[in-house]
Amino acid sequence: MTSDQLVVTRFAPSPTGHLHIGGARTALFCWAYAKKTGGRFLIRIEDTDQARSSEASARGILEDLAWLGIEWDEGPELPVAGRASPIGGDPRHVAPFYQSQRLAIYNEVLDGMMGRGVAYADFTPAETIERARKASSGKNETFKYRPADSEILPLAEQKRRMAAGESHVIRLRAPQEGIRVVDEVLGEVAFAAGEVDDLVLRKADGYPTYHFGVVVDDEMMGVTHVLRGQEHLMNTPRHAAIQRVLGYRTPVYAHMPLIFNDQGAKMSKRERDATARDAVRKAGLTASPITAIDDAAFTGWLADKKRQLETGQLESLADHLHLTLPEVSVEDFRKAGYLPEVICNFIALLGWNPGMKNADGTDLEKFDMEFLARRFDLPAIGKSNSRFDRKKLASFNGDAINAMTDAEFAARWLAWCERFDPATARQLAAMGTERAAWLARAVKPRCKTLRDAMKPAQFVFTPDDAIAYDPAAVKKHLEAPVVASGVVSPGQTPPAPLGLSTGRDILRALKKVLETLHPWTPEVIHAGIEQFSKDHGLGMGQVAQPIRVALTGTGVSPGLGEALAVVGKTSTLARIGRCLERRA
RNA sequence: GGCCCCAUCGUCUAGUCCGGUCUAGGACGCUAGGUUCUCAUCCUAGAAACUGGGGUUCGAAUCCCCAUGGGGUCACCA
Repeated sequence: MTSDQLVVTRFAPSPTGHLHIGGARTALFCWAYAKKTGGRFLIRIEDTDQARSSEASARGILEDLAWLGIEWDEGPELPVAGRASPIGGDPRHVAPFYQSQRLAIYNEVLDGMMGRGVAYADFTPAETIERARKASSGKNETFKYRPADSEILPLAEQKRRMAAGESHVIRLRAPQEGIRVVDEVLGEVAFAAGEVDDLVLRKADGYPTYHFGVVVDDEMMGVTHVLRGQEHLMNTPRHAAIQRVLGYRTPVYAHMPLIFNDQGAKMSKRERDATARDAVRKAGLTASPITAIDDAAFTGWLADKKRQLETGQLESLADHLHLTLPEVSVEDFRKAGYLPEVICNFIALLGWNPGMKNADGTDLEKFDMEFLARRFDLPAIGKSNSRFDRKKLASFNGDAINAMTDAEFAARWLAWCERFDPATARQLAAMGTERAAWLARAVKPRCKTLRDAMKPAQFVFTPDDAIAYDPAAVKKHLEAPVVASGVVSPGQTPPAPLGLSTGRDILRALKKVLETLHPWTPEVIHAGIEQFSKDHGLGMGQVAQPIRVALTGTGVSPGLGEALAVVGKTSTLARIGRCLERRA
């Protein structure tokens, strides 16, 4: 491998589900390395499992990558709204990018291998091998399929039986030599001779196995650097063996540490099912609470840890139980209201660290894609597995939200709602930019994700006559006697200020002041309320809390100026009026 | 079990390659204060780690060996 050669990295997902967060990190690192070296990043779809692959899944994975901002230079084309050209394409003429469309290529290579005796057709029934495998695992031995030379049919016989349509696989005649692989993150890894057995290259259905497809395609597509998860480490000698037999280059390998959940277990959909199952048990449910799942399926799922609900069913169930499922796929995180740039930042940190300090001496850990593209490097990748700390992700996301301008936040919140919460999106859109900005200012420091931006904003969208009053808040802030602010000598009963003996009295007096305020902006409102408190010898809190109860039904809300401004003058006065009338 | 990889606060990590500047720094979380009209944000402070044992060396978180622990992998899945 010469250093002036064009670097080509690839991400090669199998389209059997959603893009996993770990896969996203692999893709991100591949992308970053290509950018860093001025090379190319390509995507190949490994759809050789006919039963599990789907075009919908492939499409979803591409969309998730695009959403994250991980764009590929070569690969399947994905049109992007508002952009002239799609992502992807085939500038170096290495297509097709779907392995299912490359069968002729594999077969040609295979034919050559058989002719040279480094691959052979094997007609042994799968069950026979399976039995042998079971037997040796029973004896705690590692099963290696390695027939003696004499057991391998002559080529002509192989061809004859293949032509006759007999079911068979094609296997590698594995070279029996030790294999040494230089890994850019782990260093030199050696495997003893005999580690690689006669693995299958082409399955009985005529599709290549993963090992074979990867090796052939990486060669043909000019891939120079293979960055993948450490779960592939033991595949490396297999791939190297195939490459050796084929006379291919061996790309540079870099195996990155794995990502686990906070329990140290694999992040998987199974984890989501388990979370839902626990909640169902706690709630004491024995029958399906939602129509999307019939009772038989529900009880079966509940009883069997290994069973999984369909994604849609699981989510409906979680909604019904007001349960937040642990996110595992990019789509989950998107739905939960995490920002793509924050996700990229965070997952990059899981296994990679720029090793730089900020001006104040803290570690530099917040960075953008442009920084990654400039600073990413293989030797800085860690060797040990890490756990995915959702709390820290949430913190990063909250920081990013807080750092946005009000207008930017309003726009991104709206965009999120349009996709995941259309009802709120309509209300937000109807609000107008000025009020939306006030709302953004009110909500920004109170949410970690776009999804939970709704909580502190809920009162805004509640109709004036539907505010539900929290009895405790009413008692505390409207009915309890008011004590004058300021220093009061011990044992002395302070006089009620200007005849305002309860929060309700304060609210009534304040309403008259609010009626006169103009324009109805956060600043004017805030100043008006502050002046009112001063005039009556009250603390801000004594005035603020009664308004809060009138406005939201509770003692908790964003800052008063923003809250009243967003709700609007008419609605604010209506809410205060309704609150005063109630059991006055 | 065989093979392979890994090992610094609860978690993510800096420091390890080129031993001394490390009474081991930061971030998230946690605890305690403070600012503020509630909540949140924000600010300040604190508790919290070099897995163990042997070497090598004047000196080891850093180098070597062993043990222990964790992980991966052993398919006609990828």
